[in-house]
Amino acid sequence: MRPQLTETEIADFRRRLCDVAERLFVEHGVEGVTMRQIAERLECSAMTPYRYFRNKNDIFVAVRAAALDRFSERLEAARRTFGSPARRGRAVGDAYLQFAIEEPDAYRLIFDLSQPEDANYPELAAANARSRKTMTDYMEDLVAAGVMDGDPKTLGLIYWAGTHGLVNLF
Amino acid sequence: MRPQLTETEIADFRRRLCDVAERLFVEHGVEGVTMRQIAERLECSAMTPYRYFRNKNDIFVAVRAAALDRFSERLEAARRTFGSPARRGRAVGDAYLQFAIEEPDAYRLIFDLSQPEDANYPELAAANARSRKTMTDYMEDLVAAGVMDGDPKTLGLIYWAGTHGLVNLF
DNA sequence: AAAAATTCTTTACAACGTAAATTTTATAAC
DNA sequence: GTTATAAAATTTACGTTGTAAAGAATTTTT
Repeated sequence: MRPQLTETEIADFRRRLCDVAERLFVEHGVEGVTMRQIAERLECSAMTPYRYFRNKNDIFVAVRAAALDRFSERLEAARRTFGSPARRGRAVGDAYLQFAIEEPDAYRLIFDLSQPEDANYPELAAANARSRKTMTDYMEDLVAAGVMDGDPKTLGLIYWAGTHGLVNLF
Repeated sequence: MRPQLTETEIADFRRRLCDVAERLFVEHGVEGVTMRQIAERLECSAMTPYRYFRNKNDIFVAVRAAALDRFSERLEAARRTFGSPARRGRAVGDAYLQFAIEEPDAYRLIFDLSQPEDANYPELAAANARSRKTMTDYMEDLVAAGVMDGDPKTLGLIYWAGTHGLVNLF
């Protein structure tokens, strides 16, 4: 009988699909993209994606989680920078803003308010926790180094909330 | 011949429709609400709303603008409070948070990222400008009163961005 | 070569937003 | 009171959507 798809085959197709879908989502909004469009760009039938994702929303969640991971990677890379805690903290902040400016669409995809369904998607929740962690971790360095004073969690929260608010509102 | 709808008739129906629509949007998300549902609650046919709004998106925009105006009213009311500039500023801040906490759905409706189409809707742009104004105006009081120092616009911006970021992220 | 399981495609369907056609309704003219 | 009228409201109809179900194609094992 025909062999089942291997893990890597599935992973490859999913990745390809997510790439295509993200471009389309960014270009036309999630609503403005149809399964048939995605399928066309993948040169498969409209139903093939359903072999790899349960439905359209699951595709959106996967795209969002992937973008969130990219974001996290940038932050983590900045945190691996050399220099004083203050300098590294600055690097992380810069990375945040840089991402928001360079990939505003991905940023929107990530922080879009109207999708508070993370709870139902462990994948998304994990990606979220990851970015949240880096976003506040570096404050601990600053506090440990005596550059700042106070509860690192609270400080990180306030700082990042401010950054997020700025990016959102303007 | 049958008389044309008066201004007030139109305004009344629109208001009624927006009330119904907001409840539904909040409950099921904009996508999860159909024109037929709205019509059913209004006890009219599915096409009647089209006499009062161009399309579904225009309804959403109207609902959003109305929510934004309610938000503005709360801020403006807080600003009319008695007391020192500092106390009044605090009142405006409290009003902001109170609104976000009491009506999280309306808040989401207002600040939803994925709808940056204000430019095409003067009504929305105006409502936005109104809330933006109150959100920063009170900083001018504080600076004028010598409580704070710096450019009021910038200070207000930073303060509100922080608040918005907090509400969004947590 | 035949069987069988799995993938992929085709077909089909209910639900959506809304355009077009139709019916109802409230006035003005007779 | 009837009729003519035009606006409002409804009914019908259409193209698209997400996706279920049925069918065809494909690649292995026997």
